[in-house]
Amino acid sequence: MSSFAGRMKEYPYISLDRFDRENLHARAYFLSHCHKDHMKGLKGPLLKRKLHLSRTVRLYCSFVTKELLLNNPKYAFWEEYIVPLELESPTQISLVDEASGEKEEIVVTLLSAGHCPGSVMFLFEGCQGNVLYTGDFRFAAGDVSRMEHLHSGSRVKDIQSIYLDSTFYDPRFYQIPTREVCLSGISELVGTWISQSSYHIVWLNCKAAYGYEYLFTNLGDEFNTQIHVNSLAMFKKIPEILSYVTTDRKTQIHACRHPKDEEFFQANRVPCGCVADDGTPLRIISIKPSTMWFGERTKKTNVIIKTGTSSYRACFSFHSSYSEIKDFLSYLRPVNIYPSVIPIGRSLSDVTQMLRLMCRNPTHQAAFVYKPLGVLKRSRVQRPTYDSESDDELFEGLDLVPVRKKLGLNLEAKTEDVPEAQSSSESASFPPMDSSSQSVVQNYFDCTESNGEDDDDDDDGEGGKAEEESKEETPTGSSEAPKWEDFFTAEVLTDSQNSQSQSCCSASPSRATDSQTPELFSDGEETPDVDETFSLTLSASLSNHSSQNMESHLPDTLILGSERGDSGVVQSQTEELSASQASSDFDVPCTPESKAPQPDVLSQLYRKLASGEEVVARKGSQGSV
DNA sequence: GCGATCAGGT
DNA sequence: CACACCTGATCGC
Repeated sequence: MSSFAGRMKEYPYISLDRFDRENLHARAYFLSHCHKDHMKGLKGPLLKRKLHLSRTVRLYCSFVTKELLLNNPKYAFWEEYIVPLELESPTQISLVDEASGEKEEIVVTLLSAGHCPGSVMFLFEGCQGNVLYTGDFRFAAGDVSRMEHLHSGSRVKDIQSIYLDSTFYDPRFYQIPTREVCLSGISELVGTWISQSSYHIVWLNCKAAYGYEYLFTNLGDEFNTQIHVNSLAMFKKIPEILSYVTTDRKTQIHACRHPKDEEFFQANRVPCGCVADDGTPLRIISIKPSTMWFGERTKKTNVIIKTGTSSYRACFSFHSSYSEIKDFLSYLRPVNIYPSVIPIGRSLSDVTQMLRLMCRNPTHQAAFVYKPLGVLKRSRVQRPTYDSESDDELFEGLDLVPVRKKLGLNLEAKTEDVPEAQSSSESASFPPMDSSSQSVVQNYFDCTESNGEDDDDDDDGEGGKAEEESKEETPTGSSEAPKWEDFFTAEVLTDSQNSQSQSCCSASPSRATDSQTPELFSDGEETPDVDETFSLTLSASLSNHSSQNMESHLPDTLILGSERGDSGVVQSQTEELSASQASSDFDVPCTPESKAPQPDVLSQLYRKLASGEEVVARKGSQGSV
């Protein structure tokens, strides 16, 4: 459940998904989706009165969210104050202080969030940089790389902060089967049952929330039927859903509800009855969508679990898993990440510390977590003490996965074991050379190297780079991956490239379209040699895997590098790590005159990696490429 | 009577 | 298997 207080540090004049307390003073409101925990205060009398007195305050959301919201009479008073926005259409909004007339401009872009019908993320671009508020979201690995508005040309935009749906940002929730896998499991069960006779009925025991509709549309398509629901009212202006639901109970798939669902569950009947119109008793199974998760090394597990003679649970998640969130963050590499949800059993500081490692400069804001100050070279293996069972998350931020993807290493053979490998086909869609994960690794060690010297210089190399952006390639695949949520919003797309070039702040006109410049190439920064970077990456990642004890009874699986015969033995990894550190921490000092690696040197290295050649630097063999 | 909040449930 | 929301009790206005 969202515990986001409603406001972002960068743009405090707007409120998102919270409408009470200080948010009553906002100059504009944003609603990411129509779930109650994101609508706190939205029907409050104080807010209602403010609206009546104001000439400029509006609520911005998607068209679908507007429809779902206004379907509830309690929110009907919002009608004249809602401004629905198309997806992927940058829109300039003036934030006006009605008392003083003072004004700030901001550009907002709605990005489909895959959480429920109408759900969006908000990308804000303005004087304080680019900020992404994710709302609640479910992205699969690789999805983020296809989002045009998070790119500028072929590069990822420079994101200052992400306000993140961190519901499952915890290694316990490492994998959640993909939407497609879950759907096919449910399809199979439903098909097996309802094909037996027309009196065989399936009841989808869905909770009272938007988000299950894609189940309805997909099952409806597959079995050429409609789904029985209590009411069509909320979908009356959303034809893509409306055509799949019915209030006629004479159908084999039901998602109807009743306050006493559980009694029906026990009595083995659907809320709308237990006999057909002709008096024949119905044969009913219930399927309860619920979140299932698996550890990092858990073998593929069934997405359907039988819980009784005629009841099942089916895997279903509205939110991204830990690995999906990591994929998302390691691609965008924001400067700051703020969690909007604290997973159960965690504290805010747990999550904040874990998220720091996914930031562009993980140690920068976390001096109290790790401050080497000249201690032993292997000190990075020391863990922060915030939690015992998963203290190895110190290395979570150094996952090799995006690098592997970008390099196109063949991991097909490991698909069963490695969740990320399912998306190895995504490799082509990462922008060329916008190696954000490499940058991060680079940054991480840059920072470590300069420990004790100067910690607050990480913002250079970012601000003034817009001009040198190359526009030769656009991100691939933006059109080839339709998502289910596209169903729910009209497809009126404006020319984003043009819209984006609008300047919204005279003080810093280019800021809004800045892209991340990989630190690997940034000017005036210490740049250790490339070979070292990769060896560090591999080592850290290996260490990460070996120390993940989600399934501690399992032997170390050879998730990484098994093709090359590397074993995941803790000892050897530790040695590699310390060897790398020996180099990175002290032996190779950072010199201002060290020069950036040349592109041809890099591509040589990439070729090596792609062909499986040894590039992991062994002890004492860390020469330059 | 209404709204906010909490506990407890699915 | 931890989402999102419902109901009911209690309190304050």
